[in-house]
Amino acid sequence: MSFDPVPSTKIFALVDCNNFFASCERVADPSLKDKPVVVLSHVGGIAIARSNEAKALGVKMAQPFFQWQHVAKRHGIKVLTANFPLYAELSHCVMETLQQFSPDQEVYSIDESFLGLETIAGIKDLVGYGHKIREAVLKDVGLPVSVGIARTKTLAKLANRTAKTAAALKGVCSLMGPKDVESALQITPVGEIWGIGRRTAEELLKKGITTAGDLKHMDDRWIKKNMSVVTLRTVFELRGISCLALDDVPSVQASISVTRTFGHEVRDLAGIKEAVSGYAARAAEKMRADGQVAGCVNVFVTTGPFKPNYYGNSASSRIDPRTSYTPALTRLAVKLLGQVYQPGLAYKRAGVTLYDLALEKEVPMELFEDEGKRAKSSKLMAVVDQLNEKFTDDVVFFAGERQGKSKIMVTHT
DNA sequence: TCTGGGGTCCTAGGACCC
DNA sequence: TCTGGGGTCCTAGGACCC
Repeated sequence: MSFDPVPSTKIFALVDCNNFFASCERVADPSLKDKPVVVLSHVGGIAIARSNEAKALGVKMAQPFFQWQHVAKRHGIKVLTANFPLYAELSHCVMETLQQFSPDQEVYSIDESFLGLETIAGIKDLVGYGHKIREAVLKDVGLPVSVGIARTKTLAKLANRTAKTAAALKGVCSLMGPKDVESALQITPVGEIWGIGRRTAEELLKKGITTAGDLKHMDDRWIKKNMSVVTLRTVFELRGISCLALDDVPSVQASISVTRTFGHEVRDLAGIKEAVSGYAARAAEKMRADGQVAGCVNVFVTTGPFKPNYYGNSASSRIDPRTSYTPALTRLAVKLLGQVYQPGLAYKRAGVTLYDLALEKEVPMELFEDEGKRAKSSKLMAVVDQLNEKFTDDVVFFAGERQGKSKIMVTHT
């Protein structure tokens, strides 16, 4: 690892929307206010967001609907299925508001953003600044957020968690002073630290390390030898030494995936082919929206992971030159499917990942590539994407992508 | 009967080259 | 021919994140 082993002079604020998807639903439908709300991944799927009222009723994150539907019925929980376009739109609004509070912003996920505050002159009261951020987002977008402020990203995460759990703080927590940091670390279970997952937490607990405070005081060499450099980096962050910089110029995404769990088991190759070519088409569409082209395609299939005789396999292939042309990508995806499909199994899940991405405008023309052909492909794809956006019902798809249900079919040779 | 859907980063091992 | 150390690239798989 290479970084300055000196105390950080940076100031990170982590702004995180509370119960984001559930709160978005309340913005869309104000009658949901003060009622228990749960958002499901899909009809009959698992809980992916819960309002505080729903949490209090015992609905757990990622819990399948069938396990708590009796609770929902008895207490009148409003159960909705995810509306991702709505969440993306509101996320964009939140990020725009946050921009006004710092020129240094890293959009970390759909509902979270880090802000760099050390370059802003004249903030005397960081907690007061945090409250201004909260009020602005609530006023502009109607979403409640929590703000955590500290010297490293990992500590800002911890501060944010504290802001959410300690009601007296009213949604803003600053962990700038060493004493505040130390007492927060001592009451934080090791598995709650950002970057320490289930596996690492289990290992640490076996060794008697139960709190963030315990972990902070472990010997560096011991951590590197027994855990990993990733854990060591987290420990430095807990000590106030910043190892994770603000990433305010996001690079090109490394990969784009479309994967789905089937509503029911699928056994025949034709059924999976249809699904896989559809996923490849959606992935290609997402990629074109970012102006990117892919150099590699991966296809995977699995049977139900909760059933005996689990089977999962994947195959990848290069595609040269890189492209975002749907027919080429679906054709390759279907070919790869042939390599991993085994007859007679009950498949539950499949997916397509496009990676080795690059910006289309930066990809050099191949020596013998037909420039006219490339321009023609791009133009066709642009028309397809426009039509799909306009009608949103995926009216345009390619032969093979969906069999027998075509409205408008584009074939190619 | 009923269990998201995306992403990133790190490591280990093999192939290949000098 | 034998011997060997390193570097790089690629891939698969694990762990973690939201």
